Amino acid sequence: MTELLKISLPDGTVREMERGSSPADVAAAIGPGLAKAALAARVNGEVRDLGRPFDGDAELALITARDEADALELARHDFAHVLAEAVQALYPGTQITFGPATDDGFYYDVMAPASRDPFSSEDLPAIEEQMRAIIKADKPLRREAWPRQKLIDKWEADGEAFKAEWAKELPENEELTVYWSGDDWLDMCRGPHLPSTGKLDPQAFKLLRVAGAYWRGDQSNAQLTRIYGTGWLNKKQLKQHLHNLEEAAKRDHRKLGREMDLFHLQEEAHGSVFWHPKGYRIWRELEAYMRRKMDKADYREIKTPQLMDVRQWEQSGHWGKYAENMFAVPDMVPEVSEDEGNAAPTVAADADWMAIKPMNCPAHVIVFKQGITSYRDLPIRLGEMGCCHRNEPHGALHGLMRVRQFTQDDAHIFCTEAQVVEEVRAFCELANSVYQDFGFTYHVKLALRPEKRFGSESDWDKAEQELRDAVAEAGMANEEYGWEELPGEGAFYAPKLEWHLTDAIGRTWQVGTIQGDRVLPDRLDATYVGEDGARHRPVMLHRAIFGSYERFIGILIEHYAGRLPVWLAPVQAVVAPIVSDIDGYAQEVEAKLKASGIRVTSDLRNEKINYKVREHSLAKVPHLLVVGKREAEEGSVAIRTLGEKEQQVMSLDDAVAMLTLAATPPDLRSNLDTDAA
RNA sequence: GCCGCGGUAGCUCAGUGGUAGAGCGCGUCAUUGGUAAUGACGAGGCCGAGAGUUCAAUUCUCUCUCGUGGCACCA
Repeated sequence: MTELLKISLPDGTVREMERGSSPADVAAAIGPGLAKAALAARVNGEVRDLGRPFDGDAELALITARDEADALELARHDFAHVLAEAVQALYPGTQITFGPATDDGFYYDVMAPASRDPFSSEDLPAIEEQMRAIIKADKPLRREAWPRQKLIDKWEADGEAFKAEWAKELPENEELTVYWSGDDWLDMCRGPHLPSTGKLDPQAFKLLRVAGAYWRGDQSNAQLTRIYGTGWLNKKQLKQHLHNLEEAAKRDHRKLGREMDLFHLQEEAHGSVFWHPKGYRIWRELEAYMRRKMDKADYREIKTPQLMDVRQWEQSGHWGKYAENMFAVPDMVPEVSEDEGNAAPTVAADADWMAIKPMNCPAHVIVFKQGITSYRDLPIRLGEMGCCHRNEPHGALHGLMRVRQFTQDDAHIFCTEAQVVEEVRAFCELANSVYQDFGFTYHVKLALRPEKRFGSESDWDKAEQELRDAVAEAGMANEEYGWEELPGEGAFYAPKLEWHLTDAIGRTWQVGTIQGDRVLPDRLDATYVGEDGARHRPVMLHRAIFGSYERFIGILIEHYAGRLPVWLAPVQAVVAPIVSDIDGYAQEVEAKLKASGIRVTSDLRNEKINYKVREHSLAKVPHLLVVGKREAEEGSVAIRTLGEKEQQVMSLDDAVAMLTLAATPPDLRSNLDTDAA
């Protein structure tokens, strides 16, 4: 007589099942509805195939479409397999590699057969159709354990060089799992999978694009074709996602930057921004805001040279590591060719080289080193709106988000070891207050020592622990703040805390950082005199909150979809007279608002009010002040606020007061409130 | 830097082996109209750069360049 297995269910009941039975049998025993709805199973916490027999007594939770996160992950993984199967069915000789689920779908990396060109987006409709056929065929997905060698032999026999390479590197003597799709196709995979392809909704996925991707993510390897798709549980979810993509495209900062006349980019200075008056107004407001914040937090602002001798960068270690991404300039008068038409200058062989700064740190150390610093002077916080240049790989450039010239809201805090935790904690609060002012939520992450690094292990131990402690003291080392440690992600000289903002449509952006550096003070020989009269090394904290003005403005444009808060809006109000008889009054209104510091213009053009309303609404001007005969007689204005349906008619004085309040930057607002109280 | 796709009027884009088109925008004129496009007329292009094929290239080929979707990189 065989012993029965005890299977505990989430509701507390225990079912006895025969040995060899699987979650699918439990589902069937409970009822046909559940048997049909079940997609996979959580067995002792691990997601497994529905049909995989229990190993012994177990806690079981059946996964259905209502367990959305698990179900999506499974479906996307299966979509990836179906994609690979479809591609091989259509184009025999295609090599498959691997294809995981992503945040919104899946991809699979494949190598097209030598007989044809790499896949292009034109191939996608045919592949989609083939995928639907596979889903419709409802092929069972069956798990099987194979000896490693058998699998290697199979891949080699099939000409699957990538799969064979991969299998060879998996641990020897270990059984590998494969998944059959029906009886005619299989892929090596850890699983788990849905019971059959028919569990996928053929209307819930869409192939989006193809792209190049390196085998195993390494630039020196073969380049594969990555086919991207988005995959969901049902058609409604897919539609919603495609809609969200469209909405995201509408708020693209490059598009809005042009439409709102904020900035432009052009070939002659690729990767550097031409700021137009309206865009630079945003910059100036942000800069003024950040200066107030930093002044208040006892930072002292400095300005350091754009060009420094290359030897300085050799000493800091940057030249050795990043020379190819730095701009170097010969320190000489260029020899101009006799030929007037040919302006190419020649560089003398013995020219000294200067480099344009890619970062501000070494210059800040140089400022710190002037004179003799006592421990009594620490901490010293040196801030700079530092304009830096980095020669980024061309493929990396992207609008304002990744540029070759950028300005950081940079600062370096020089302090004693004993002061580090408190300084970092205070920074956490400062960063928090800034991000809140822009309506961002954020996650804090700690990037730990990378493989290639300078400095001793004990220093790294200390530096990492200090950052941990500081975040804990700030009360942010918890789930609410998405606290997480990222092994290997730190900079070569220091671990870093990273602030990842979540914007209005849920995307995340890494902006802020603080890094506890003991390497650079050492390399550049920074010291202070301690209580004991001896020289000591300060710890140097590198920190930024916006990151760079360019990128932060790009993020703000997308976050607000161009509808910037009044204090940042380049034009805060437009006065629009209805008939030209009222132009005089309109100008009076404009003058009064201007006198109160409001950024306002009058639109006196010979156009209908409808036209003006439309135009300024599209230009995302927060307040439109319409004035006609009525308003001119009453000394009032009709205010139309962007995004609101109803207009408000109020006296000119009230309008000035209202707009002045609306235009007050968030950090100055609390003062107003206190004054009023 | 690598793979794919692009570059035509200020913007969005159509088109062609015989040197070009639309809409919006811009200018002029008429119109003075109460909350998302008043009408008419007009100006505006070395069709990204260079080379090749051709009687002829914006169109076909190659190289370069910039942009773009990814990859890799991001001090």
